[in-house]
Amino acid sequence: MESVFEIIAEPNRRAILSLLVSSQQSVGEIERQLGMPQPMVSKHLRVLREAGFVESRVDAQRRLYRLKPESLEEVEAWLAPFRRLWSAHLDALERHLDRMEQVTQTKKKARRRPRGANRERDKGETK
Amino acid sequence: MESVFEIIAEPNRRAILSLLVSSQQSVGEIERQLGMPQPMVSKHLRVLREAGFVESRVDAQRRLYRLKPESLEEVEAWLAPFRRLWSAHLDALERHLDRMEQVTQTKKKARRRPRGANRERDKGETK
DNA sequence: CACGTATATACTCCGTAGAGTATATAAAGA
DNA sequence: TCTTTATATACTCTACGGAGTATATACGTG
Repeated sequence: MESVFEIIAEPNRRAILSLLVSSQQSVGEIERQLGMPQPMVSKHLRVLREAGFVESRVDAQRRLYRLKPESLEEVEAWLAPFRRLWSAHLDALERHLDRMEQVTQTKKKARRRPRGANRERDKGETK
Repeated sequence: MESVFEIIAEPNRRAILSLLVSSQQSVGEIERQLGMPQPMVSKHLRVLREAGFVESRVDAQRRLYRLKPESLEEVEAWLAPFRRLWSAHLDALERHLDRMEQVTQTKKKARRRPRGANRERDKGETK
């Protein structure tokens, strides 16, 4: 249960994480929303906690769990090299669609979006 | 071995995928670069192929494997909701650093980077 | 203090994924 | 055609993770 990737490989854990995106939740709330037996929830939460994905706050009898989003940056980082590949793919598609558009309605005031702007690719080495 | 996440949970498979980012590779090349027994490589490649992460081309006795980057878009998509969370986190950090910078060397010609530009956040609903 | 609620932990069972090894297939080359 | 190279597949072994169940702990409340 070392790596970040193994942690998020488990569907229930992903579900829990997704639940916590909106707001912090108690164990019971997670239990109900996911229809999962309580010990399961606690177990997965333990894994998530020890891996640094969540942290818990004590509120009387219950524990409120909240997300630690930084934990997912490792996944993001690993993904980066691939992203530029599929964005190239998408760019090709978009260029195609743009040409289609040009042909169809030849009179166009402005591009829907400035060419190449807003692209992950542009991020580059800022540092 | 259903989900995308289980596929990339395996370290060797991630290694293979990362290898294929630069260019297509034969089984033997992968074997050498990763120092992994050949049957392992073939096995993992099979998993990756059946999951749509790679595809193979026949070249005489060898098979050249190349990446199908679109396969990772599902991960990207799942990650999206979290990204905006940690980008908020990073923005806070950056604002802090910028203030530090202002204080330290009060005479600055230009920001190293236009405030708020180049951020995933800006992508928004283009469609 | 006794009881109900909320959560954590301990323990067993079982499936399955990955390692390892041996073998099959296929193509090239002598 | 026999051999070598390149890759795939079959099979066994084992560990480990997740489900399930039972139990412990902790805190409120009467």
